[in-house]
Amino acid sequence: MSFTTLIQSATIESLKELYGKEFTEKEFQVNETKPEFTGDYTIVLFSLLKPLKESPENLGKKLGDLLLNKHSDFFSEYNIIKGFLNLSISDDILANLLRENYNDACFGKKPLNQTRVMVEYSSPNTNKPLHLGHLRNIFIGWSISEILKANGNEVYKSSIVNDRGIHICKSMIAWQEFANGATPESTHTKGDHFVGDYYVKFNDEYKKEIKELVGDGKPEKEAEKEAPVMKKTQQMLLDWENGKPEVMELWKKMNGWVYKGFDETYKRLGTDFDQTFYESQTYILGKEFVKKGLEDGSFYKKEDGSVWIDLTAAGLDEKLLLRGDGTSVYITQDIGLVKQKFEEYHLDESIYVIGDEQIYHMNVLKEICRKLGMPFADKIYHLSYGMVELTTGKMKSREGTVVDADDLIDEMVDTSKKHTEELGKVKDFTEKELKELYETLGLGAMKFYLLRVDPKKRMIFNPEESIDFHGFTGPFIQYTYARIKSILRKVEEAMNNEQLTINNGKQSEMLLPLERQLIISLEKYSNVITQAAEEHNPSVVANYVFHLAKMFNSFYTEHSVANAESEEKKIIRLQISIMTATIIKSAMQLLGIAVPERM
RNA sequence: GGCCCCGUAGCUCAGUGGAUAGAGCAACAGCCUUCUAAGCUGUGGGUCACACGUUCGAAUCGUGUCGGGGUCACCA
Repeated sequence: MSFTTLIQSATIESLKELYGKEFTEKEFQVNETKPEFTGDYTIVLFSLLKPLKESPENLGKKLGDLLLNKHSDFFSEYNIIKGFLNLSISDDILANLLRENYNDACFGKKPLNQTRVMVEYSSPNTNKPLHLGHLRNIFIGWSISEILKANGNEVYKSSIVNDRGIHICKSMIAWQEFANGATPESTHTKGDHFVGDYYVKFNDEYKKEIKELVGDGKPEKEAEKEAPVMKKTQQMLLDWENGKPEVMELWKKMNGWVYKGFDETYKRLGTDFDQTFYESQTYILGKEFVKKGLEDGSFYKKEDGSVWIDLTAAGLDEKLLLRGDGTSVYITQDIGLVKQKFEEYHLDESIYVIGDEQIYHMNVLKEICRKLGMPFADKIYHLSYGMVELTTGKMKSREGTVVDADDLIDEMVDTSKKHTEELGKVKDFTEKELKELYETLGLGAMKFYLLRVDPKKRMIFNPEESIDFHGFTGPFIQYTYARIKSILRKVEEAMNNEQLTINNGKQSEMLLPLERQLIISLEKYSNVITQAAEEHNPSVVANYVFHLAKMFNSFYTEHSVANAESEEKKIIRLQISIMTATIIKSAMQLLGIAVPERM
């Protein structure tokens, strides 16, 4: 049980004893005490005054006395300022907590419960490589999966690949027309970039043709429709739907190139999936669903044959589910997949990591499920995240202002190399160790930069800020970890064969303020995981681990571990150091970030 | 226009009912013969967009206004 929970229940119990009234945790607040006051935790008394008909002074005194009396082992003292009852936790309790948990790699994590959750993320199109926006998506998806696991859930990571549609055909047509049989191998290009280049080529050609047609006096709208390259593309989409062998073959070949490229990037990012869905398969599921909905009257058909659902009663609009020609639209496949997911995996929650421009779309999906009487409609959670914008404005693929994922990773890794070489601390590293370190630092910086902001908020990607390795950054935390490991190595070395009995007896010296603060922060880790899981918000973990690292660095400069004032202090500080390192590693792992032993 | 999200220091962000609103970056001033200075300490910097309301107490809750964004496609 966490300190906060303990204090809450002790308070409830004491209030009952004093006044004969039952309160719940929600009726009063237990906060951390602000640094300018004495104490560790604060009970805010104001909300209790009216129901108890007491003055703050009396209530504080009575409650403080009783708490101290009944839990003399736990609390050491209290003070009352205005309506705030500040409580101090005894050194013994803190020292105990340390002794029992300092070496527990699972500290703060919950045991597995029966909750099954699927997290769908990344979900790329197969016509162009991944970009900065995908990175935010992937990092959030991975991190929330790890956080939910740490909170005791059984998690399945999935991705839906958007592998069919007009955009894919565009790349295919351009390749047919302009590639002369070139392949990623023959041009030494990463597969997803290779295919993406033909997507760009298509648009260039398309624009050129439109310009020509307009020059010949055609209205722009007509020109857009009649451009030969577009007509060919539309024909290809039809051929694809009809399963024309040459088209299918080309489609498989080009998607194969893209997947190979994606896999490389995923591997470098350290991300993976338990299940990959393909839209080319799921859209059929959706079509069957629409058929059923038509039969039971949930949907209706217009004269042109298109199928609709009326969601105006729920405050939404009429929504198209199937085109007049019977082909499916975006939402069609989602309806099919949602059912499959819940039935195959027996999910308690299905999380979709998708950009916030699709909030409306996801509301429609939920409402459709509700209307069809699907029991899982309310178990759909849209983890929406804001767009990543550049300092110069939005990313637009048409204007070439997209930040490519692979380029960005290279740049971050290069930067970490440059920084490290400038500092000159790693002269004894092998080639292999150096390479690994640069990846760890570069990716760490990038992941932390994108995860430290609340997903819901849109964020601005500032290239200079993102490669900063000081302050509120991944490398700052990695550095703190490496520093602790360095202390531990030194201490071990110095002791040689001497055995330091780290689990020795009682704490007799007073804990210093920084020591207390650190232990209390360490204790909070479990609550942090709970909060991050409940809010589906990795930035909670990022903020916590930064504050922890910051605090440790202050402690580090103030107090020596290896040359502590006494053997007892040395042991306490070693325990604090080990536990801080353990929790930094654990928390960073929840963010998908590795920590180096040395840097 | 309807609906949704956002507005906190020069910049990027925490804080979502409690005490004198906090970090990082940037600026300035200090700290390496002592466990890694990718660090630490300090200074300056705020009408929490605005107004009214609820409350013992509001950056936080409600209503309205202004500003920014998203969405309302037989696009995905």
